[in-house]
Amino acid sequence: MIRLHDTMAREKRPFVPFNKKRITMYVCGPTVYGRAHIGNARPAVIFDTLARLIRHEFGAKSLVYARNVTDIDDKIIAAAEAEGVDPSAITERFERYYLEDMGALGVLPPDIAPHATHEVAAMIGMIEQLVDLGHAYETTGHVLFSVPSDPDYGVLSRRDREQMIAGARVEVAPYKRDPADFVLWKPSPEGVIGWDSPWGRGRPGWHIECSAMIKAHLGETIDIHGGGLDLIFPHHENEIAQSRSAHSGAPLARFWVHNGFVDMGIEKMSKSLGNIITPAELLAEGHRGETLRLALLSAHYRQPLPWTDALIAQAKATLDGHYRKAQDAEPGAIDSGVIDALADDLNTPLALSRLAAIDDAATLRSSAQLLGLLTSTSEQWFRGDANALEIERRIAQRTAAKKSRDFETADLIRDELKAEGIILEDGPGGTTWRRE
RNA sequence: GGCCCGAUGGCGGAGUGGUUACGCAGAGGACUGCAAAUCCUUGCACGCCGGUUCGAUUCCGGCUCGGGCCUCCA
Repeated sequence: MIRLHDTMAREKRPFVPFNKKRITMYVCGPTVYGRAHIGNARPAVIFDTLARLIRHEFGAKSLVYARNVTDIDDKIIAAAEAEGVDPSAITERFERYYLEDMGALGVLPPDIAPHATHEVAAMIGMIEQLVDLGHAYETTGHVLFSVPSDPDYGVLSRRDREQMIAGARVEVAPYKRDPADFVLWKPSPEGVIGWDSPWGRGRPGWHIECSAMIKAHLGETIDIHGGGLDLIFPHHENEIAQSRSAHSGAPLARFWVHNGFVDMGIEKMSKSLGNIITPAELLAEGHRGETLRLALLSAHYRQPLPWTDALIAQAKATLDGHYRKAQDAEPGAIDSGVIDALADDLNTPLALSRLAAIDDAATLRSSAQLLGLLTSTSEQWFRGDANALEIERRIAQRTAAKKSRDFETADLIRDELKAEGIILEDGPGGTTWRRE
């Protein structure tokens, strides 16, 4: 029995899918205009882990996991203009990077990766529906969602309209009938990417993308909708309003699952704050993706995670220990303690502590793999692509020196290798080596 | 201002009404030519003030501090 925290209810509830044979999960994916940072990687890793757990509990084919690619957006348009290229050049490049980076973190590809630019027809269809039903209106080339038309607006973020108006920090566009109304469709001037629509040439707003793609690929009501905490308002609130209004009140999701932020110092890591660090940079520094994955799983997903060098070092040391213990064992049974911890609202820190207590190598390996860890061989982890022949030649030299009790030479060779990132360990059976 | 969240040992981080996980780092020991790895041992905590209780880190109230959202944002 999996229990999940539902943001709508603000409590943990037993996760009972509507259809165990077709569990549906949608997670807001990247807007592909820049390289993903560690904060962006957190939901990818979290929901990848949740997907692994669900497949373990309900069967490998039980889950349909969709993670969208937002490839139409004003930031993309701006980036394309800045480089003087077509928006698709930007989006294709950064989607490729995104998949590379997430792959390095052991994130399996989702079952479906809908692209907004391929789904514009569905978005237009949904907007037309909303207009017909009186939930949306056209004005000056824009189509806006009418927030007052949805009496339940604000249920997810728990804010009422008075508060939203009082707290509004943005100047309200003059064409809005209500300050809270938001854009479903906006006009594209000449030279800007656009699609023909009943309201002229234009492009979709952000929120409608997800609503339309969820409907098209997963249905009107899905089991799990995930994303970062910052998406609760306005993005998910608006998705709810659109979908529910278009679907006769059917709820958009049974469970709303939101992850906390990765912090730099005490504030969140974000591109606009300029305090980001990317998996690509960390990988280039020699850290391995699995180390970063473990670091990202070391706090509960709803808690903030302070990102520090010490955290990475700790994750690396922990993985070294696990790989030593797991050796070449093939996966065996999965430890029930690990499963139980994950089943309790994806308590990864507790699961990791259970992992540390496992003595059996095969159980350790299979249990870790449920978390997307210990997926390499120990040989690969400790030695990677190092030049084994050359290293072993020098170890032989050192062994000879040791034999003649020339420890000065022996230590020199060991220090030289250390400088190259190779650690020597003398054991009863001779000298073994590994990279740092 | 509104809504929401958090405060646990050097660090990370679970959890619990009563014997306070676990990991990393540290210290001591064994082992080693010296190391490394490993094994053994070990120190260190529950923001503040009240309340409830036989007993609170855990429940309730207040306070302080920090963070998030209210604008693009994982």
